Order: sequence, then structure tokens, then C-alpha cells
Amino acid sequence: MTKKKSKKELILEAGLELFFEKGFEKTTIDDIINLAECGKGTFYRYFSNKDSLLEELENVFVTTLSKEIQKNCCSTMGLKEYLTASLNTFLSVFKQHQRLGLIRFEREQRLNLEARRASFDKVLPNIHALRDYITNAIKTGVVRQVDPENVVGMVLGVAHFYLVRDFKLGKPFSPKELEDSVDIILYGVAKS
Amino acid sequence: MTKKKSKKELILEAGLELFFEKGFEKTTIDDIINLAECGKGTFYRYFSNKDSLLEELENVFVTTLSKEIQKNCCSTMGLKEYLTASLNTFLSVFKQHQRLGLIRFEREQRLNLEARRASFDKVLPNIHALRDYITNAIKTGVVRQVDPENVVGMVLGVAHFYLVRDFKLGKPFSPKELEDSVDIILYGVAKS
Amino acid sequence: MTKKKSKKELILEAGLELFFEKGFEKTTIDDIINLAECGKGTFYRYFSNKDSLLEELENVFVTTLSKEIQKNCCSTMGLKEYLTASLNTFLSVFKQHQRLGLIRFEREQRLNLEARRASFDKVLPNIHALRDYITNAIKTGVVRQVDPENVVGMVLGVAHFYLVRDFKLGKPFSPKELEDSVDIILYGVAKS
Amino acid sequence: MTKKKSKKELILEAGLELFFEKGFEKTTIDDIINLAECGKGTFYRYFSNKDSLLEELENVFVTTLSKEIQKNCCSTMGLKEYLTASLNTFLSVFKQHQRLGLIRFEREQRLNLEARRASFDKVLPNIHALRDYITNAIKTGVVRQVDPENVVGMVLGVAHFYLVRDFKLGKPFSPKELEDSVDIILYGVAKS
DNA sequence: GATGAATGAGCATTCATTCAT
DNA sequence: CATGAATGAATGCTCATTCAT
Repeated sequence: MTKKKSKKELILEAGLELFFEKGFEKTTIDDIINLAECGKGTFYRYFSNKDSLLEELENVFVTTLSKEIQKNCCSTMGLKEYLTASLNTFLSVFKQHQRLGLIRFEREQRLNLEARRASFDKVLPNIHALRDYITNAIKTGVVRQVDPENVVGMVLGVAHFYLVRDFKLGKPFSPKELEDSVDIILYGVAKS
Repeated sequence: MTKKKSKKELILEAGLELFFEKGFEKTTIDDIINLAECGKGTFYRYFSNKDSLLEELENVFVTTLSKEIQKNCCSTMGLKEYLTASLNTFLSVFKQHQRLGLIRFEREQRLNLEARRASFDKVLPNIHALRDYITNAIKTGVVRQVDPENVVGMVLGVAHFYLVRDFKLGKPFSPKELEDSVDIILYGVAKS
Repeated sequence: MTKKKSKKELILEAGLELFFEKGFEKTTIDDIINLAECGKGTFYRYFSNKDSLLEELENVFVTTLSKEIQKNCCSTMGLKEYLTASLNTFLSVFKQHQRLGLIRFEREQRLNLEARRASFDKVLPNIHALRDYITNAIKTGVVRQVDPENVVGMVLGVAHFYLVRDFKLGKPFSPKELEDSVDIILYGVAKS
Repeated sequence: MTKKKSKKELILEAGLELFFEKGFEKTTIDDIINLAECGKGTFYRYFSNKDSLLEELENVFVTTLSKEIQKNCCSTMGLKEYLTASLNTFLSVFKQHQRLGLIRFEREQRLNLEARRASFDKVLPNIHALRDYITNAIKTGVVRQVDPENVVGMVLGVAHFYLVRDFKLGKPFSPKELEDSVDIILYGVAKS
């Protein structure tokens, strides 16, 4: 029993597809309604303008990321386990919603300076969970005295690198690589 | 003796300023010639179109990055020294040319899938230098058996994180933070 | 026992209100059904299109004017009395239906040249009554040899002036002013 | 040596023609540029939008009216002479610029209540000259004790009537009619 | 070299109208 | 009777680009 998709859903899907494929600016309303197979009026029934379609798409993304972090990264996990879970979650959600993640980034670039900074706040809560874990791990002596933000930066940076590499060079990250990355964060690269 | 700037220079400067401030798409030729205080015809004397102005701006950036890497990161340096130099160079060039760095990224998003991938190649040589160094360091036993690409990713990721944080939250990276980051990459976060 | 207004009445009222407030062209069907609190289909049940709603509103106005002229301006009245009654009736009906009167005018402007001229005929009968009275008054020697049309023009002109002044400057006409106007039409402004 | 009309002049002429012929709302930018034989960009080079074209057309009208009143109606004229001159000027300027006069009126109807009232001020100065003359004529005993505004209203009213009649019924006013109208204003219609 | 008037393809958005429920 | 989702033709406006001076 496949429920017939609503016009709004079709438009959301078409927007995601096209913004990703052609970029936000280069995507026209005509492109969208052609792909969604609906009239132009229908688009404006559900979205007040092109920007608001993007906004709705973005919200889906941020919400998903938030949920997954809460589901996968539990503060009672061990250090290695937690780092792996964090990295995994970031990577899988971004990968799964790869388009949205990248569209988000692009959108920020389109905004003016002021607005760009403001928009950063949406993702911050997801980062805080990781920082809090590390801070606590330092207190309990599991992690040595380092700046927690530094660690957060490293995890995010690694995630970002893998995603870009996957996207640009078509070379996806392997579980082995993830494991190795966590290993490096934990024990460093220097031969003891 | 202040040399009077040529019209072309004025246009390049105006383009950099405006692409950064308003984004490439939202910047009009009129915006540019108003800021550069020249006629519309003059713009088209020096640049065949808006894209080619951006391209010229980009080339300046890539060239600078390349030169700086060659100048600062010498393969005879020690591991810690080399990692620090790499990170430093990435950060300082991006920071110095922050606008261009970010405009570059945006531009890629504007391109279609195909073109986006192609454009990645321009930065690659700069990354290869770092990878080659690590590969060699593994051979000489200074670095333990890890995937060199993993290390490259970590360095780039860290650089990226600091730049975004600086840009978005206005919190610049300190020398201490750089040192700590290298320290983590070398020895990890885990309490031995 | 307040009769619940029918949907059609609600739409007519909303149309009058909005055409006057925003102008015919700027009023949308959505505006109307929102104010009338009914569905879009309901509008089209009672009116075949936006124009026909205006037409129906107009008819109410012309009918009212006609009735009032017949009621108030009797051909057996004396000259002064008749002129006063005519002026009064024009002013009160237009004032009472001020919105419709003004909407009428606007609508004519919207029509093309051809249609505009045709629409004039609707009001003509009301003017004719006055002209006939004057013509007759000349015959009976009450009025001196003047062009009756000239007199009609003067009465209409005065009415028009007061209405516009009231509408634009918020300065309504007083009974004294009406009396004075009739006095001038009867005896002129020159000091005898 | 016929000077070639500038594009802007062509657009102004086309606008006047079309606003009059089809009404402001029904006239499209495409209509205008087709008639003016220029590109759409050219329209927007000279006028920021459709409204501003109308505004410019209006200004020409008000300016002309002002100039003509000053030229033709001198406060040293006798009463009959002045009234005739006033009426003549109103009628000839409106007739000459008939389209603009009527477009002005229409425009006001398009505006919302607030704006409509404000726009009235533009014509007022032209009316004041007449009022001042009458006020003075009462002081000098040439005109009997009447409300000057009443007289102004009558003159404007008569002018309005003749214009509408000309426009709607294609029956233009004759010099004889003008003379008669002034005669009525001076001496009234009643048989003494 | 330098200029800016002229251009028109392209786009977002509006809104009267239809029709299935 | 009543509704409102769906429609798409129509329109105002933008802006990169050309070219005559």
C-alpha cells in the first residue's frame, strides 16, 4: 500500500534534488515544478518563495542530526566508543543527507556577513554534546589535560575531510579508516 | 610616491570585496563598477564576463598558497616542525586570503556536479606535499603505521575547523591552540 | 430577530468595502472571501467573476439614485425648491453610497475608450429629469433664456465639488452651503 | 530640422497614450515598450517602475496648469474677465492635456484612502488663486456677500461638467457656453 | 582607452478561475 | 450547498552583455 506522495512532498524532493544538482541560485521555480510535476501556483500554495523551500529542507536536516546524536552518543559510553559513535553519526547523517549538508553550507555563503554568522547557531547544540563528553572525560582522568575544543575541532575536521573527499573524489570512507582516525586521536601518530 | 591604481586593479579589489560581502550571485556588474568607479565598458575590456573576474581572483589565491607551502614546509624538517609549519601555512594563507578561500568554496557549490569535482584538482598539489612527507616519515620509522591520508585529513580538518570558528564565531586560533593540536596529532588524547 | 446574512450578502459587503478601500484592481478574490469568511468556490457560485460582483454593486447604486430622484424631485415644485431638492438628492445619495459612487468612476477609467462612453448612459436618465424641469421653467417664464444644459452642468458641478471636497479634505457640505449655492445659481454673485 | 525624439520621450508619449487608452492597470510594460519601440531594459533605465512613469506624466500636467493660471489670470482683471479667464484656462489646459487630467483622477482611485487624500494638495495652489480673487472682490464690493469657496466650487464644477461631457458624449464646450456660464454665475438664472 | 545607452532573455511571483470532493 | 487544492497564463522587474561614440 504505497501512499501517494502529496504535492508538497514532491516539491520538497524536487527542491533537494535540484538545489544539490544545480545549486540554489541556478535552480528556477520552473525547474522545480517540472520535476515535481505540478503547477506554479501549487508551489506558491505551499512555500511563500524559493528561500522558504530551502529553509524547510534545512530544518529536516538539523532535526535529523540532532535526533541521531541523541540516539547514538550516550554519555555513559567509553572514550573510544563515544568518539567512534560521534564520528560515525556525523558521517552517516551527513552522508545520508549529503545533499542537505552541502546545500546548507552553500546557503550560508549566499547570506550576507551578518546572517551567515547567525545561522551557525543551528548546528552548535550537536557539537556541544561532544565537547561536554570530553570535558567530563578530562575530569575523570580518562583524557589528559587538553583543550576540549581542540578535540571537537579534530573530530569535526576529520568528518569534514572524509565527506569532501567522498564528494569530490568519489572515494568514500571505510570503517577501517574511521577506526584508524579514532586511534590517531586517541594515541597520536608518533612512534612511541 | 603612491602609484595610482589601474582600473583593472580597482575592479579586482571591488570584486573581492563584493563577492565576499554579498556573494557571487548577488553581486551585480553594476555593483562592481560603482565601487571601482569605472564604466561598464571598462569592466568588459578587462574581463570577458563575471565568471572570469572570479577566476582571476581565485588564481591569485591558489598561487599564493602554493608559494607559501614551498617556502615554509621543507621536507628536511622534523615531524613536529613540519606538521606545525603545514598547519600554520594553511591557516595563515587562508586567513590572509580569507575572503578568497571562502569565495572559492562558494563557487564550487554553484557549479554543477561535474565541474565541482574538476575544480578540486587545483588545491591538490598543496595537499600532496604533506602526504608525501608523512609517507616518508613512516618509512623512516618516525611515524607509526597509519594511513598517511588519514593524517592529511586530520591536519586539513583541524585547519578548516579553526577557520570556520574564526569566521563564524569571531574566535581566532591562538599559537597555543596550534601547538596543542599538533601535540594531539602526535601523541593522542588518551592518558597513557 | 437578526436575520443571518446570506453568503452572497456577505460577499457583496466585502466587495464594497474592499473595492473602496484598495481599489478594484488591487482587490483580490482571496481578499474578498477572507473578509466574507467563505470559500473560493462559494464566490464563484454567486458571481461568475470579479467584474460581475462590481456590476451588481453598481446596479444597486444606480437604482437607488433613480428612486430617490423620483421620490424627492417633483415637477410641480417651485424653482428654488426643485433645485435644492435635486442638489440635496444627488449629494445625499452619493454621500450615502459614497463608496459606490467613487468606485463607479474608477471603473469607468478602467474600461477602454469605447466601453467608458457607453457606461455613461446609466446615469443619464437622472440628469434628464433636471434638464426637463429647467426647460419647462424657461417656457413658463420662471427662468430667463439660458441653455438648460448649462444649468444642469452647474448643479452637477457643484454637487461634484462638494463631494470631492468632503472626500479629499474631510470637509462635509453644510445645509447653509447648499442654500447659498442655490442662491447663487438663482441670482448670481454680482452685486446688483 | 526635426530633432529625433529621445527614448525617454518616446516612453513618456507611449505611456500617456496607453494609460489613457487602456487604463493604468491594464497597460503592461510590454505594451509601452512595443509602442515606444525600445527594449524593456531601456524602460527601467529611465523609470524605476510603472508608477514612476505615471508620476512623471502627472508632474508635467500640474506644472502646465500652474504656469497657465499665472499667465492668464491676473488679479487686476475685472470680475467677469477674471472668471472667464479662469474657466477658460482650466478648460483649455485640461482639454489640451485631457488624457493626463483624467489619468490623474484615475490614479487617485487606485491609491488607498490615505494616499488619495494626500495627493489632492498638488492641485490646490491653482484653486487658491481664484479664491483669493473672489475674497478680494467681496472686500471691494464688486461681489456680494457669498462664501468664496462656493464660487470656486461652482467654477470648478462647471469646468468638470464640460470636460466630462466632452469626453463621454463627444460634445465639446463652445465659447458661447462658456460666456453663458459666466453670465449665470454673475447674474443667476432667475428672471428678475 | 573609456564610456554608458540600449538591449532582451530570463526569472520570481500573482491571482482569477476550475473542478473534484 | 460549500469548499479549497490545483492550475498556468500573465506580468513586473533584473542584470549580464553589446556596441556606437
